[in-house]
Amino acid sequence: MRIASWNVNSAKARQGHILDYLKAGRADVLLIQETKTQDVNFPVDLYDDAGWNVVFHGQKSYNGVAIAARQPLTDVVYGLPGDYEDEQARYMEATVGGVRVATIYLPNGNPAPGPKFDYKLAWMGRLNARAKALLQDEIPVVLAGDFNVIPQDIDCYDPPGWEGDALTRAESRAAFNRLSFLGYTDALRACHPGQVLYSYWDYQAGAWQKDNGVRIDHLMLSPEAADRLVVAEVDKVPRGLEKPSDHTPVWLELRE
DNA sequence: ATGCCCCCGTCCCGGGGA
Repeated sequence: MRIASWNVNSAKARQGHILDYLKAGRADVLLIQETKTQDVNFPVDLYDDAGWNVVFHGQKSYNGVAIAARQPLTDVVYGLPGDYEDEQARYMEATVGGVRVATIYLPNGNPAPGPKFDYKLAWMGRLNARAKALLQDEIPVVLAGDFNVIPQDIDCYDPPGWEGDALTRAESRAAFNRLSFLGYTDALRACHPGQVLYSYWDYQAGAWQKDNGVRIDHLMLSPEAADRLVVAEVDKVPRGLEKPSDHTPVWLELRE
Protein backbone atom coordinates (compact mmCIF):
# COMPACT_ATOMS: atom_id res chain seq x y z
CA MET A 1 0.00 0.00 0.00
CA ARG A 2 1.34 3.39 -1.01
CA ILE A 3 0.39 6.33 1.19
CA ALA A 4 1.17 9.88 0.08
CA SER A 5 0.80 13.25 1.81
CA TRP A 6 0.50 16.54 -0.04
CA ASN A 7 -0.19 20.09 1.07
CA VAL A 8 -1.93 21.19 -2.12
CA ASN A 9 -2.47 24.89 -1.22
CA SER A 10 -6.13 24.95 -2.32
CA ALA A 11 -8.09 21.86 -3.37
CA LYS A 12 -9.86 23.90 -6.07
CA ALA A 13 -6.84 25.68 -7.55
CA ARG A 14 -4.98 22.35 -7.67
CA GLN A 15 -7.79 20.16 -9.06
CA GLY A 16 -5.95 19.36 -12.26
CA HIS A 17 -2.70 18.43 -10.54
CA ILE A 18 -4.53 16.31 -7.96
CA LEU A 19 -6.48 14.43 -10.63
CA ASP A 20 -3.28 13.78 -12.57
CA TYR A 21 -1.63 12.49 -9.41
CA LEU A 22 -4.50 10.10 -8.64
CA LYS A 23 -4.63 8.80 -12.21
CA ALA A 24 -0.87 8.31 -12.36
CA GLY A 25 -1.20 5.54 -9.79
CA ARG A 26 1.54 6.88 -7.56
CA ALA A 27 -0.51 6.29 -4.41
CA ASP A 28 -3.39 4.24 -3.01
CA VAL A 29 -4.10 6.71 -0.22
CA LEU A 30 -3.61 10.49 -0.48
CA LEU A 31 -3.59 12.63 2.66
CA ILE A 32 -4.33 16.22 1.68
CA GLN A 33 -3.78 19.49 3.53
CA GLU A 34 -4.72 23.15 2.97
CA THR A 35 -7.87 22.50 0.95
CA LYS A 36 -9.00 26.08 1.74
CA THR A 37 -12.65 25.42 1.02
CA GLN A 38 -15.89 24.80 2.89
CA ASP A 39 -17.27 21.26 2.73
CA VAL A 40 -20.22 22.41 0.59
CA ASN A 41 -17.79 23.58 -2.09
CA PHE A 42 -15.35 20.65 -1.94
CA PRO A 43 -14.75 19.27 -5.47
CA VAL A 44 -16.13 15.78 -4.77
CA ASP A 45 -16.77 15.05 -8.46
CA LEU A 46 -13.07 15.01 -9.21
CA TYR A 47 -12.56 12.04 -6.88
CA ASP A 48 -15.76 10.31 -8.01
CA ASP A 49 -14.68 10.58 -11.64
CA ALA A 50 -11.30 9.08 -10.79
CA GLY A 51 -12.99 6.21 -8.93
CA TRP A 52 -11.60 7.26 -5.56
CA ASN A 53 -13.28 7.68 -2.19
CA VAL A 54 -12.80 10.95 -0.34
CA VAL A 55 -13.64 12.43 3.05
CA PHE A 56 -12.97 16.04 3.97
CA HIS A 57 -13.05 18.52 6.81
CA GLY A 58 -12.81 22.14 5.79
CA GLN A 59 -13.63 25.76 6.54
CA LYS A 60 -13.82 28.97 4.55
CA SER A 61 -10.57 30.30 3.04
CA TYR A 62 -8.08 28.70 5.40
CA ASN A 63 -6.80 25.32 6.54
CA GLY A 64 -8.86 22.26 5.60
CA VAL A 65 -7.83 18.61 5.24
CA ALA A 66 -9.00 15.59 3.24
CA ILE A 67 -8.27 11.90 2.77
CA ALA A 68 -8.67 10.19 -0.59
CA ALA A 69 -8.33 6.44 -1.13
CA ARG A 70 -9.06 3.69 -3.61
CA GLN A 71 -10.39 1.47 -0.81
CA PRO A 72 -13.26 2.45 1.50
CA LEU A 73 -12.54 4.87 4.37
CA THR A 74 -14.08 3.95 7.72
CA ASP A 75 -14.25 5.22 11.31
CA VAL A 76 -13.57 8.80 10.26
CA VAL A 77 -12.66 11.29 13.00
CA TYR A 78 -13.10 14.98 12.15
CA GLY A 79 -10.82 17.35 14.02
CA LEU A 80 -8.06 16.83 16.57
CA PRO A 81 -9.53 15.70 19.90
CA GLY A 82 -8.83 17.60 23.09
CA ASP A 83 -10.30 21.09 22.62
CA TYR A 84 -13.96 21.61 21.79
CA GLU A 85 -13.35 25.32 21.23
CA ASP A 86 -10.79 24.79 18.45
CA GLU A 87 -12.62 25.55 15.20
CA GLN A 88 -9.64 25.31 12.85
CA ALA A 89 -9.95 22.39 10.41
CA ARG A 90 -6.48 20.89 10.63
CA TYR A 91 -6.88 17.18 11.39
CA MET A 92 -8.74 14.09 10.26
CA GLU A 93 -8.33 10.33 10.78
CA ALA A 94 -9.67 7.28 9.00
CA THR A 95 -9.00 3.59 8.64
CA VAL A 96 -8.17 2.22 5.21
CA GLY A 97 -6.97 -1.29 4.38
CA GLY A 98 -6.32 -1.99 8.06
CA VAL A 99 -4.13 1.09 8.49
CA ARG A 100 -5.11 4.04 10.67
CA VAL A 101 -4.11 7.22 8.84
CA ALA A 102 -4.22 10.85 9.94
CA THR A 103 -3.90 13.94 7.76
CA ILE A 104 -2.27 16.78 9.69
CA TYR A 105 -2.00 20.51 9.00
CA LEU A 106 -0.11 21.68 12.04
CA PRO A 107 -0.25 25.42 12.85
CA ASN A 108 2.60 27.55 11.53
CA GLY A 109 3.06 29.43 14.81
CA ASN A 110 4.67 32.64 13.55
CA PRO A 111 5.31 35.17 14.86
CA ALA A 112 7.09 33.55 17.77
CA PRO A 113 6.82 34.12 20.61
CA GLY A 114 3.16 35.14 20.73
CA PRO A 115 -0.38 33.77 20.82
CA LYS A 116 -0.02 31.96 17.48
CA PHE A 117 3.07 30.17 18.75
CA ASP A 118 1.25 29.28 21.98
CA TYR A 119 -1.56 27.80 19.85
CA LYS A 120 0.96 25.76 17.88
CA LEU A 121 2.52 24.28 21.02
CA ALA A 122 -0.89 23.55 22.58
CA TRP A 123 -1.95 21.87 19.32
CA MET A 124 1.21 19.75 19.34
CA GLY A 125 0.46 18.74 22.92
CA ARG A 126 -2.95 17.49 21.82
CA LEU A 127 -1.41 15.75 18.80
CA ASN A 128 1.06 13.91 21.00
CA ALA A 129 -1.72 12.81 23.34
CA ARG A 130 -3.71 11.50 20.38
CA ALA A 131 -0.62 9.80 18.91
CA LYS A 132 -0.05 8.03 22.22
CA ALA A 133 -3.67 6.88 22.41
CA LEU A 134 -3.50 5.50 18.86
CA LEU A 135 -0.66 3.17 19.84
CA GLN A 136 -2.94 1.22 22.18
CA ASP A 137 -4.71 -0.58 19.33
CA GLU A 138 -1.37 -2.00 18.11
CA ILE A 139 -2.32 -1.57 14.47
CA PRO A 140 -0.29 0.28 11.82
CA VAL A 141 -0.68 4.04 12.25
CA VAL A 142 0.55 6.65 9.77
CA LEU A 143 0.48 10.28 10.95
CA ALA A 144 1.29 12.41 7.94
CA GLY A 145 1.06 15.94 6.73
CA ASP A 146 2.45 19.44 6.94
CA PHE A 147 3.90 19.54 10.45
CA ASN A 148 5.35 23.03 10.05
CA VAL A 149 8.42 21.79 11.91
CA ILE A 150 11.95 21.64 10.49
CA PRO A 151 13.26 18.77 12.63
CA GLN A 152 17.01 19.40 12.26
CA ASP A 153 19.31 21.92 10.62
CA ILE A 154 19.99 19.42 7.80
CA ASP A 155 16.33 19.86 6.85
CA CYS A 156 16.80 23.56 6.09
CA TYR A 157 18.72 25.34 3.30
CA ASP A 158 19.68 28.24 5.59
CA PRO A 159 19.61 27.41 9.31
CA PRO A 160 21.02 30.81 10.45
CA GLY A 161 18.37 32.59 8.40
CA TRP A 162 15.63 30.55 10.07
CA GLU A 163 16.89 30.98 13.61
CA GLY A 164 14.09 32.01 15.95
CA ASP A 165 11.38 31.02 13.46
CA ALA A 166 8.43 29.00 14.79
CA LEU A 167 9.42 26.14 12.45
CA THR A 168 12.91 25.72 13.93
CA ARG A 169 12.52 26.83 17.55
CA ALA A 170 13.64 24.42 20.25
CA GLU A 171 10.10 24.17 21.67
CA SER A 172 8.74 23.11 18.25
CA ARG A 173 11.51 20.57 17.72
CA ALA A 174 11.09 19.20 21.24
CA ALA A 175 7.35 18.72 20.73
CA PHE A 176 8.02 17.01 17.39
CA ASN A 177 10.67 14.76 18.96
CA ARG A 178 8.14 13.53 21.50
CA LEU A 179 6.51 11.57 18.68
CA SER A 180 9.80 9.70 18.29
CA PHE A 181 10.01 9.11 22.03
CA LEU A 182 6.51 7.61 21.88
CA GLY A 183 7.79 5.14 19.30
CA TYR A 184 6.95 6.80 15.99
CA THR A 185 9.45 6.67 13.13
CA ASP A 186 10.17 9.57 10.76
CA ALA A 187 9.97 7.42 7.63
CA LEU A 188 11.78 9.81 5.27
CA ARG A 189 14.69 10.32 7.67
CA ALA A 190 14.85 6.59 8.50
CA CYS A 191 15.12 5.69 4.81
CA HIS A 192 17.59 8.47 3.99
CA PRO A 193 19.91 9.05 6.96
CA GLY A 194 22.17 12.06 6.55
CA GLN A 195 20.60 13.02 3.21
CA VAL A 196 19.27 16.50 2.43
CA LEU A 197 15.55 16.21 1.65
CA TYR A 198 13.12 19.09 1.12
CA SER A 199 9.33 19.07 0.73
CA TYR A 200 8.57 22.81 0.53
CA TRP A 201 10.01 25.64 -1.52
CA ASP A 202 8.67 29.20 -1.18
CA TYR A 203 7.01 30.72 -4.22
CA GLN A 204 9.16 33.81 -3.74
CA ALA A 205 12.69 34.75 -4.70
CA GLY A 206 13.25 31.76 -6.99
CA ALA A 207 13.42 29.35 -4.05
CA TRP A 208 12.54 26.32 -6.20
CA GLN A 209 15.11 27.12 -8.89
CA LYS A 210 17.79 27.69 -6.25
CA ASP A 211 16.70 24.63 -4.23
CA ASN A 212 16.14 26.81 -1.20
CA GLY A 213 13.83 24.32 0.50
CA VAL A 214 12.88 22.96 3.88
CA ARG A 215 11.59 19.57 5.02
CA ILE A 216 8.35 20.14 6.90
CA ASP A 217 6.07 17.42 5.48
CA HIS A 218 6.52 14.25 7.47
CA LEU A 219 5.41 10.61 7.52
CA MET A 220 5.38 9.33 11.10
CA LEU A 221 4.92 5.59 11.61
CA SER A 222 3.84 3.56 14.62
CA PRO A 223 6.00 0.48 15.30
CA GLU A 224 3.48 -1.75 13.53
CA ALA A 225 3.67 0.48 10.44
CA ALA A 226 7.45 0.88 10.61
CA ASP A 227 7.81 -2.92 10.58
CA ARG A 228 6.13 -2.91 7.18
CA LEU A 229 8.00 0.07 5.71
CA VAL A 230 9.54 -0.68 2.32
CA VAL A 231 10.50 2.80 1.11
CA ALA A 232 9.77 6.47 1.72
CA GLU A 233 10.48 9.21 -0.82
CA VAL A 234 9.89 12.82 -1.81
CA ASP A 235 8.19 13.16 -5.21
CA LYS A 236 9.58 16.41 -6.57
CA VAL A 237 7.77 16.22 -9.91
CA PRO A 238 4.56 18.08 -8.95
CA ARG A 239 6.53 21.05 -7.57
CA GLY A 240 8.00 21.64 -11.03
CA LEU A 241 4.64 21.82 -12.85
CA GLU A 242 2.88 25.01 -13.98
CA LYS A 243 0.89 26.65 -11.17
CA PRO A 244 2.18 24.21 -8.52
CA SER A 245 1.57 24.01 -4.82
CA ASP A 246 4.53 25.30 -2.83
CA HIS A 247 4.72 21.81 -1.25
CA THR A 248 5.44 18.57 -3.09
CA PRO A 249 4.12 15.10 -2.16
CA VAL A 250 5.95 12.76 0.19
CA TRP A 251 5.06 9.07 0.12
CA LEU A 252 5.84 5.65 1.50
CA GLU A 253 5.11 2.04 0.73
CA LEU A 254 3.99 -0.51 3.33
CA ARG A 255 4.30 -4.20 2.51
CA GLU A 256 1.06 -6.18 2.77
C1' DA B 1 14.66 45.46 7.20
C1' DT B 2 11.21 44.32 3.71
C1' DG B 3 9.34 42.26 -0.26
C1' DC B 4 9.56 38.87 -3.65
C1' DC B 5 4.55 34.87 -4.79
C1' DC B 6 0.14 32.75 -4.39
C1' DC B 7 -4.69 31.82 -2.64
C1' DC B 8 -9.17 33.35 -0.82
C1' DG B 9 -13.15 36.33 -0.62
C1' DT B 10 -17.91 38.90 -3.09
C1' DC B 11 -12.93 41.11 -4.50
C1' DC B 12 -8.83 45.08 -7.59
C1' DC B 13 -7.07 45.04 -1.59
C1' DG B 14 -5.91 42.82 2.79
C1' DG B 15 -5.02 38.69 5.55
C1' DG B 16 -2.46 34.57 5.77
C1' DG B 17 0.94 31.52 4.50
C1' DA B 18 6.27 29.46 5.85
